[in-house]
Amino acid sequence: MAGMTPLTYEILLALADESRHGYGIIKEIEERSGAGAAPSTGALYLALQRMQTDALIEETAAGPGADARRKYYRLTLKGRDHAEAESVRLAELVVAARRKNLLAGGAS
Amino acid sequence: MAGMTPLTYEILLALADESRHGYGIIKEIEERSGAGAAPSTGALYLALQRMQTDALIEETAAGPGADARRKYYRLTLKGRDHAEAESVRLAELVVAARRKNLLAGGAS
DNA sequence: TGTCATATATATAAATCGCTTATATAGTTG
DNA sequence: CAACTATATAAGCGATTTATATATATGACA
Repeated sequence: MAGMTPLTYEILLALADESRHGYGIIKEIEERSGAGAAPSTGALYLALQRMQTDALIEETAAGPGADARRKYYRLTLKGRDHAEAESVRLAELVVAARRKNLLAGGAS
Repeated sequence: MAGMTPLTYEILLALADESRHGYGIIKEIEERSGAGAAPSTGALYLALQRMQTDALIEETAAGPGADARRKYYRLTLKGRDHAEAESVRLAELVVAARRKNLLAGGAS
């Protein structure tokens, strides 16, 4: 079926506007989509490792005075490309859903 | 992380406008998203079984003169509810993606 | 008319991959 | 000192991939 996993996309989306550390990514997803939508820590840290191996994200230096435990990540160019492509794919899905009357906002 | 699998959503979407049989669902996804996006038969038929068990879809009588091999499915009310809810969730993701400049169409 | 390749159609098994759940560890804040 | 912040790993499970099996229908071509 191709395509990244939903968790991978959520992480790319969380990192699209600014660098964040793992726990901060969880919090961003919670704020955006509700507490129930947030991934478990187990899933998140495994996904971060996998995505780093796949060169979608990279570690970045922490700002001065930052919590020493934190590891900050940002998108690579490849990661941004993948995020954009997946966003387009999802936008097309939403268009199809609207066309099939699965969304309130009318038929167009 | 909650939520249905991407394949489950594709199937719900394919059945949203009309009843289809398994192979027809694959063809609908191919037309809508390109040949590369279509699921393997293995994934599809297993997903159909699972979704029937979960009462998201149900078998429906084939029309007269239809290929006897075909098994037609349609959405249940529950299936439609799930499809609508997931469509809303995806539409919100797309809004967030646009806000974070992952989609060409401008910042709004 | 026959027959051959391709498309249609459903199904199952083994292996792999990613998420859930559980657990561990430890520093920080109120 | 409890709750929150923060990262990490292991066992188990569920879903997809890949491969395989089976069989009918269709279209081309000789």
